[in-house]
Amino acid sequence: MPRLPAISDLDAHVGFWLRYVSNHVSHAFAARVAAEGVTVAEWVMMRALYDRAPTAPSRVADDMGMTRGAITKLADRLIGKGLVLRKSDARDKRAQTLELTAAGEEMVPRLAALADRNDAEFFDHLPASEREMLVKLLRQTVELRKLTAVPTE
Amino acid sequence: MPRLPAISDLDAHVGFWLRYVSNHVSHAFAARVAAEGVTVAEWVMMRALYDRAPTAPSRVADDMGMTRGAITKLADRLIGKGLVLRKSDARDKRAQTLELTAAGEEMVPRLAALADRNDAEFFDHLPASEREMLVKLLRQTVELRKLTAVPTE
DNA sequence: TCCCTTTAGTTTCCTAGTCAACTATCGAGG
DNA sequence: CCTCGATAGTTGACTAGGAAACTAAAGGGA
Repeated sequence: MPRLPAISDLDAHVGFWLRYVSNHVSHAFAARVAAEGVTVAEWVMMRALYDRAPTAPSRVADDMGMTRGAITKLADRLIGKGLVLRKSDARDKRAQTLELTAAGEEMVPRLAALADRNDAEFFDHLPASEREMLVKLLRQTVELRKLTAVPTE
Repeated sequence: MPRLPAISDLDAHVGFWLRYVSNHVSHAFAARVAAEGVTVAEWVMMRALYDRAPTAPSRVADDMGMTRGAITKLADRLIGKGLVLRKSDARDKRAQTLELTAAGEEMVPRLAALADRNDAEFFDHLPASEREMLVKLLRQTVELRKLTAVPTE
């Protein structure tokens, strides 16, 4: 007779496996983009600014699911690297916009290729139908559970 | 004719959806366990110590995919809360063990119930067959890609 | 027996977030 | 107009983790 109540195993949870795989994928991707001198969060911000008109930091914060404070600092880092430009709005002196510099624009496609390659490395082994099933189930969950504006974390 | 090269959308990647859902699940779970006064990492360590003989910190580090430095600090916090006990080995004076206190043991089943409920909240909507498919595909990826010892992150 | 390497854990420094307080500006109502 | 609440962004205090230097102890040769 066991001394302690039996409880469910960690790996009985769907969430466990999601986090497990997700962490590996993110970690591997972080290593790839590090070779280009940027972090994952920096990539996500650059991706959010690519091919868009100059965008308010608050908008970027919502898109990325991060606080405005974090966006301030993240933008500071990218500005320091010469990849992003911060302009203040002439009309509304509180407001600003962020946009990619030429160097930033030039880097994004390279990073996007790394993202493609990283995803392929992990999920190429699945036949397209299963890969689509996986994404379908996750999308379904997002819609049903009304998941929005997640922190990148 | 577009000024910039077209690149793939973020949400074209399986990894994007994994991270997206995983972050939501973890975040919701963090809120639940916070009500019991612990963090997710603290829960994972307590779970790792539950129903086990006193365990070396280095072993816990491997199990949790965290560095030993992080385990030292995490254990310090749990010891501070009276949930974990650190003992030093009499034979090998370098070595130590961690184990749950009675209070810690008593808390784990409550936290496990929260974990069960959290997972159910997110994935109950899927019929069992689809939930199993999801986990099967993730397990497959773990095995094929030899994913081990991930950081909790 | 006395190194010398290996192992266990700790500590320090650094990074990247959150949260909440703060500053500056806007704009609507009286 | 003028004030006062709302909004935009910044800042500072704090947290949790990683990396690498560090301390102490173990244990295997020569």
